[in-house]
Amino acid sequence: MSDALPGDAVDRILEQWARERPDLDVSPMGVIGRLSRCAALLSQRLDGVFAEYGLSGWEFDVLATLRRAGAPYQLAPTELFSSLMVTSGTMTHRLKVLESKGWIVREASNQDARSTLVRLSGDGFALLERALEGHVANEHAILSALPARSVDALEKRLAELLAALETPRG
Amino acid sequence: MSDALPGDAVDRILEQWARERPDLDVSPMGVIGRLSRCAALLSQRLDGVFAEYGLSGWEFDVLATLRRAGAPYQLAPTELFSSLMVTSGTMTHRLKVLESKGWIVREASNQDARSTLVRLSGDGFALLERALEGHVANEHAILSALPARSVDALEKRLAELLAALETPRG
DNA sequence: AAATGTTATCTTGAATTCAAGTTAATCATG
DNA sequence: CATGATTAACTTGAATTCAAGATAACATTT
Repeated sequence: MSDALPGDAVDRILEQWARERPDLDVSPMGVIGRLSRCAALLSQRLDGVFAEYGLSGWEFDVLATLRRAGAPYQLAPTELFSSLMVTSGTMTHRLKVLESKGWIVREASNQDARSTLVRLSGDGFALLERALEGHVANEHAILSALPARSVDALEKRLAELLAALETPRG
Repeated sequence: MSDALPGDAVDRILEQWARERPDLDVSPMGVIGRLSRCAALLSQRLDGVFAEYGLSGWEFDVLATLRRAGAPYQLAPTELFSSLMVTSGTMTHRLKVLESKGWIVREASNQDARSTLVRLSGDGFALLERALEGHVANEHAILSALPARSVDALEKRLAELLAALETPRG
């Protein structure tokens, strides 16, 4: 009886629905609401550290995708927007900004004249390496609020859900 | 040896980091990456059903917040943008759109002349009631891909994480 | 090789959001 | 009640994103 009263923002939403629509089983809103809310709050926390390095979240994401691809840290725009789950138009804009900041360079592909490959510049690489350390430390700090066993269990369940969501149909 | 090869998008990211930066413990990226990705995919699935009712995700969110507040389905803009985690400027814009569509009406507050209360119109109420049923059915369908026990476990872990994230500091 | 279809990227215009600043009303304190 | 601080809502301008369409290069088939 020590967890009945306080609750979080999602508990209050569920209570409201129980009062207003007791005929509906809104229990899925509990999981899905908490998941969305966690994602929103997490993204705020991560952005805070990215900003310390003069980066926005999406800037870090693009640079990190190039970095982890391995030398020569080079990918085609299509590979980038596919893994980052954004449209081609969004990627065009992102690359323009990153290029103007000197963190990426572009060069024509030998394989395909339609494609201009994107490569991390020296500055971009160095900046990402620094930001990456801060980012990983931040993620460790955030998760340290939970017992390691809970984090493991959370990841297992999320992997199940992600597999279901990545499967066509459902 | 049946789960080593396939993996999901996040597994591939973790493998890349392990190859490129074996010195870093990037395990938090597993949980946090999957969480973000689940949230993005979930939001796409939910939007698909909202669209069947001519609604966008944020439109449903605002109408639902008013609906579950209970009769007379009326809240101040400040209450709305606080629970929906958006800025006041965003809410001004949202309310203008919803008003132009006839789903909300506005009236001056008796209590506070600065505040113009927002109330669901008859149309807005009826639309939300219909969309709500489709939305809840959709959420049930999505989660039915997982054993009930997994969903329960997932929610428990997410509640822990959410509590940590809602706590000031960390 | 010519025709057809596909792919990679970019362009355009609109939608959504936020940060910062504005205005007006309310509250608190002397 | 006067002053200053706070609050509620809105305005403005910029950033980010997407959908839809355009363009050019590639692939396949005849």
